[in-house]
Amino acid sequence: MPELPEVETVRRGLNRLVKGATISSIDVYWPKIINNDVESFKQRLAGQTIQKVDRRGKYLLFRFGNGLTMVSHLRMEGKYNVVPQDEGRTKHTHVVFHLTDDRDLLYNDTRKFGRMTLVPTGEEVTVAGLKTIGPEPVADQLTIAYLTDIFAKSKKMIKPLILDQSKIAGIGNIYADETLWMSKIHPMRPANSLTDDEIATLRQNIIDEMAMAIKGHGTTVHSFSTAFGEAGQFQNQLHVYGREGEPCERCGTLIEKIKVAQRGTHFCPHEQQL
DNA sequence: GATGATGTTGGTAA
DNA sequence: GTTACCAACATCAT
Repeated sequence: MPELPEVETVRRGLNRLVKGATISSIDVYWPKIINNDVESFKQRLAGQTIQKVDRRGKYLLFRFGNGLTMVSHLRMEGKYNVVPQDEGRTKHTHVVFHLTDDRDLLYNDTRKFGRMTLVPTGEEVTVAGLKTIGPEPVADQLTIAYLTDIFAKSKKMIKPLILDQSKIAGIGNIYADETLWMSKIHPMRPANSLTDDEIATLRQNIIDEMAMAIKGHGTTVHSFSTAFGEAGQFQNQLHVYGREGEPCERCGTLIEKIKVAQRGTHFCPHEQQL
């Protein structure tokens, strides 16, 4: 469940369900998910209490009482689940955090792309990906001045630029297509060709879309079971993503799907022109 | 059965 | 600094 709104939904679910819970022990079935030495990871977290879970971009930050932070990235398919002790595990359960209250916090990940890194709190910035992460897509951090500056300096296509986590935190493939459609900007437009009006529009659509998607508990594409029983609702509000061949809601032109920088890209060829 | 695509990121090479 | 390609994996659609 990757993009920012989905990660935020997971963060809220974790705070609701396991804030204050204490880890008794950890089982790791796929060691590559843990970036630390696995034995040290288990040992340092045993007996620790989850004080709260924060988020930066698409990264979850589990805060523990002993000055440790576990950075967790779900990548494509990572999911957390809270279950009664020794229940609910599947062949895709790769890490089990046993809690002292007779529940288990499960980490499930069909493709095993997700990663966890344990670092001293305050040193999250040393974790790959957090070192260079850009501003959060909220009004006071993603300023017009900032966007104007980075766009003006780049000839890159606008879609891969807004997907670049070091430029803006949290946008993924779905919301990149959605916000560009809302802003009537072709995904292959060079960033430095955007007008001031287009920049302002795109910025506002990014900020609004993220907030709206969080309200809808994120987008569930591969449907199935979402952690915490919070199946995302936002897939019902997508305008172009997954709508290849369907009429554009604004002009009726059929939505096209192309490849841009190796990613599937949906857009309206009538309203989003180069 | 084979092929290609999938909500991501990081490393490498040109 | 860029871009392109690949790798990490499993599942689903064609």
